Amino acid sequence: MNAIRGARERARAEVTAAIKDEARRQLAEEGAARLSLRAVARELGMVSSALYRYFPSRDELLTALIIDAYDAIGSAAERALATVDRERPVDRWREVCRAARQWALARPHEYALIYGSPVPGYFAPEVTIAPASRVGLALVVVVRDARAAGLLREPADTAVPRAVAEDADRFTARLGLDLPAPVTAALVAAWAELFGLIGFEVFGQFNRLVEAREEFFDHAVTRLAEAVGLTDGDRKPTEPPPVL
Amino acid sequence: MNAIRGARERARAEVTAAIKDEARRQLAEEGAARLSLRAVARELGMVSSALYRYFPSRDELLTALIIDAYDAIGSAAERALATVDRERPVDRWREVCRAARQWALARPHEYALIYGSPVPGYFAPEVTIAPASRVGLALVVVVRDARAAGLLREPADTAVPRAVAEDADRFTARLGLDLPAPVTAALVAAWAELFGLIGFEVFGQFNRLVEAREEFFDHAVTRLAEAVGLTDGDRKPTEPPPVL
DNA sequence: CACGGAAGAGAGCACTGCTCTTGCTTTGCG
DNA sequence: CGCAAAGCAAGAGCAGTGCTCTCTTCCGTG
Repeated sequence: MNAIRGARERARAEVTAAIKDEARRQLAEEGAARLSLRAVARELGMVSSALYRYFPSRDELLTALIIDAYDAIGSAAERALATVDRERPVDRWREVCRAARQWALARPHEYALIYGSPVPGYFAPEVTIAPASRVGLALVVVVRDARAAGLLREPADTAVPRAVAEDADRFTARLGLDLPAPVTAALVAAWAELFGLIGFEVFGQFNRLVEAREEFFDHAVTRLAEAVGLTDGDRKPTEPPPVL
Repeated sequence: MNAIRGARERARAEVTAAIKDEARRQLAEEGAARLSLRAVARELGMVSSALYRYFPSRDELLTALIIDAYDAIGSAAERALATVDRERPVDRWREVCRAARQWALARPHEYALIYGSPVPGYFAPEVTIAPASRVGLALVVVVRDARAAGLLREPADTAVPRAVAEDADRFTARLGLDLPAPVTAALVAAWAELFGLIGFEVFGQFNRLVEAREEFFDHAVTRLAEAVGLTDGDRKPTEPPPVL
């Protein structure tokens, strides 16, 4: 009976996926603002009202695409995490950053959907916050593993304001980690800053300014890694990375 | 005759301004996606077609708002620049960053318009690039003045990749400046990273993560200033800023 | 003062998201 | 095996959108 009922649900899942695929296609061509339910339905050979069996509104469709996008960039970051030995934190950090950047450059509209302005009437329903943090968590893992391997420079000098330290400790506690507050603060900042770099490149703010995009990005995120306190031990400093 | 012809043009300018004001109002309430020409016209007591005497299309209206927004945040940054003595580069840097953040937090939708996803069918007409760089230029000024005052730590150690150095030198040359390439690279990166911090806060990515927003921001941008090489000389390090 | 050009009004086109009602098909239980 | 129920698509229709075109008004200008 599960298989039979499954038949219907599978059909439903297929149509749902087809709708999302087509929507994603139109998204890539026109951008979120120009995405039209009717056009999606038309392309799929159905009538617009039929679409509402699958998505209660256009905004819900967008939300679904948003979650998918967060998951996609998140898993790209996680895959990158796995490709580099945990004993080389700076390289690993850089590779995670690169994965995020590559994903963004390949799908600027999807990137805009999740890290640009919230398109419809402001939502960000709870469902999105888990997928939204996956890239950040990948960065956390890099730092956590680095610390375990003794490759995290402890910033004895720089203190952080108390309120910031409290936030930092609350954050690490929630994750069951134990990181110095200055490191956590730098990590969160670096996370946001990473998306500043990516966003400026994707949205064209670097036009006629930065030509050597990839080199610039690699260099900048390497410095971010250093700011967090990562080090590759006594290996030759950092700069020349394995160009992928 | 100029004054007489001015009569008509002044009327025109007034209506144009009224349209932009009303559009900005609706923008603040509903967001760019929901901004409607007809609604603007309705509110102003005219018919929608009349609006086209002033703006050839909805997108052109948005472009006008974009330019205004760039100018507004730019001049906020420049004003901040003037409030701090040029002999205290770190404070000055922080104040410029704060001004940008304050502006953004007060007008999230306008901020989204310029630093979020490009709403309509991708433009960024040449006209926008000058106003768009004003905040960045304010940061450049901080660094330039710091160097003049001998308050810029020269990063002897960190080298930058050649392509990055070339971009950096081209940039400084165009501005008639003379900065070490690593500084310039760090400066451009910090500029992008600043808007990563602001964007994440405005767009809610820091929700349930960073509570002490202001302290966190101040701390992060102070570290950015250090990364660029700014120092306040032998004054007490940096942290406690004049809370504004 | 007469008039030309700018400004507004209105109708209308093609489109949008969304709702509601009407039938058809599939499904799972008695 | 048959039938009620549930799932689904279709179509018409509503209110709204951006934008165009035509017609009229009217005011600043020479």
